[in-house]
Amino acid sequence: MLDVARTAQVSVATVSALINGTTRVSPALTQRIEAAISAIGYERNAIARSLKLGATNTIGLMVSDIRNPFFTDIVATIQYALNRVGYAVMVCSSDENTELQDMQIKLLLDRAVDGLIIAPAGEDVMLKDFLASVRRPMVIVDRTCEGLDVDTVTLDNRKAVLDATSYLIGLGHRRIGYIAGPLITSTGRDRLAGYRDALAAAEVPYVDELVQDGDSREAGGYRAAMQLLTQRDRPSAIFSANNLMTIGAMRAIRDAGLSCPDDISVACFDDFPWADVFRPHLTTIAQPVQAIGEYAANLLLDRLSGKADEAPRRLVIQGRLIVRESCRALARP
Amino acid sequence: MLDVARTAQVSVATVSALINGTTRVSPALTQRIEAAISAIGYERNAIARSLKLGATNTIGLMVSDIRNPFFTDIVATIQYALNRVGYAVMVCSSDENTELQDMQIKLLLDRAVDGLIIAPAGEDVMLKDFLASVRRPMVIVDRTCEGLDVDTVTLDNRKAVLDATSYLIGLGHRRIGYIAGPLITSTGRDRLAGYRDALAAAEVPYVDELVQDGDSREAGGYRAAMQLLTQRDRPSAIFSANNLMTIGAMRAIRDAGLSCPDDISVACFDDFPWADVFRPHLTTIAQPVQAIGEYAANLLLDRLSGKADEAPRRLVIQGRLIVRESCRALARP
DNA sequence: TTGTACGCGTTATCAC
DNA sequence: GTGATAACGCGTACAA
Repeated sequence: MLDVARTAQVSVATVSALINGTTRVSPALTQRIEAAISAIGYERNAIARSLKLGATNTIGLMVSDIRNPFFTDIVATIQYALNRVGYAVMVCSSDENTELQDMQIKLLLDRAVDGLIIAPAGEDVMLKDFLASVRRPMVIVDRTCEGLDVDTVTLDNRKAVLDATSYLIGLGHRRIGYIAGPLITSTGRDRLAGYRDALAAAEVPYVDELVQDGDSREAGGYRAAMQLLTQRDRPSAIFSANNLMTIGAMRAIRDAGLSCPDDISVACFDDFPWADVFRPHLTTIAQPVQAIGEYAANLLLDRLSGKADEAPRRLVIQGRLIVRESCRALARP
Repeated sequence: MLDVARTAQVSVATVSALINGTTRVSPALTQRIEAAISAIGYERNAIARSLKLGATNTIGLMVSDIRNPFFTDIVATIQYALNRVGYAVMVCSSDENTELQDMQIKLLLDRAVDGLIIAPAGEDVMLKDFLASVRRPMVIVDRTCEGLDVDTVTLDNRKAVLDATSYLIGLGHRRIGYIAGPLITSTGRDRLAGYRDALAAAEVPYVDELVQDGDSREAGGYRAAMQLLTQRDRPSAIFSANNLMTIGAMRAIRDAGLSCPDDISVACFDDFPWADVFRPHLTTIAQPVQAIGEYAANLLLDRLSGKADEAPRRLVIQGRLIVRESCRALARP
């Protein structure tokens, strides 16, 4: 910029004024400066600018598993919403690994991001303390982080699973297997709570062995389903608490030589972008993913534009049970 | 840092030396400085550091559609590979839109990324000229950009489709529909060329109406397949040139009341992470996605570490035809 | 081993 | 409308 100023025989202040439009610059100088800029091939140094301005116009986004279609969609939506208003997005995926997660957040913070959107992999003590010490605008999405007073966008997981389980019960099912996500996540806990709520409401006894941990990945879902399917008194229905585990569960059902919904009913959490390639079409709880992403982006944008000390806002979105063809009514004995 | 120095009664140089480990600092001062750091809650200003060092340790990654599982995987792999060595990744998705693409790349460049990895949405003239003017390390992945002399990682698309089409021909198919990706992309062109190669090699005439544009998205694949299926002399097989289009095509086949592979054989490009939820299991060309991502990351890392003026390297990876159950041999009339 | 002083490229403030 | 200059916070010669 100094070079430009020299070439155009003006001061750097004038060049800066022109570039940023802060002040009117006379046509004569404007022309000289623009000529100098293209002659030299000058490009504004964004780092110096950020140093001066104290903002990078960049936000950090950390999800627990970017390959999970749900999070892919979240990332895409947020990235798009933020780009539109001039923010760049730095993305990390913790792969459901709490240690990696801490490292990645540090990496993000170390890049001086203006704000953070986080879908926590789980609540190790570290994370909570750590995030609490971060003084930058932040919103937590999908899963909450107990005791952390920041903006959040979450689904009403408990209610959603209550609905789905009640639907299964309404169909006559009593032994309903449940493939659970990690209980270190709020989603894992809330969804399980919804399952128990439904059982309690219908006075169906809760059976420990019907709840199997699926660790939120496909392989875990497979194992959990197998566990369920090989019990002497096999459940007549299974609820799977997220999309990837469902894929594993469906595979297990096939491998066990069973057929859904003829031998066993399946309902699950999370709809798929390509739901109809699945056979049978799955009855699921759909999350309004795009809306969730937009809300998260907007909450952060609000914080970024000054609303620093308002009380945290906690948005809770309702899921929607989509009945398709993977559940069958149980003939009463 | 100045505050830390004052609190610890030392100079900023000493603090800096301790933090970066450039010089040995006496134990006494070390202790005082560390105490001061945690007392004040000091955090190094990454922007000032970048300004001084001239590097952000951040790279920009632009893909044409982050929701496409292929690119999701690319993003995840690259992000992981680069994070491991201390780089953060700024992600953009152009949504197969060349205008958006230009904007996003500008956004990335404006954040002073140290390097760029790009999967181009298409080659508008803009892009080529624009990228040529970028003086930062760069690697192009998946699709090439004609006339741009930079490192690239691509699949041998032509050969892969040649193999798949030849396989179909070997099964006795003569009327083979082809659902094409955009011809403004190198992948679109190369894959189509492979199809023609196979026909030519087997002396099967090329028929214009058997090639339908699917624009690389699901909806386009559906339309293209429908077009093919409603022709008076319906093709006995279809090759679909990417994953999303395949999903659309399978849907079209169902909607047309046809069954695969009984009524029509299907082979396609790109394997799916969850290939076995598809019915029937699809015969596809699998790309070694992770390897592609790793290669791209490594090429960039090489450039970043000084190999600035070596000749561009062009890695070409071989695809692999995975025969499953979506293709059937045609009974000779 | 430690301290001083300068430069990185901008932008904002104030004089002119 | 324009120009001089002081920060922004860090790394690093160079001097002590």
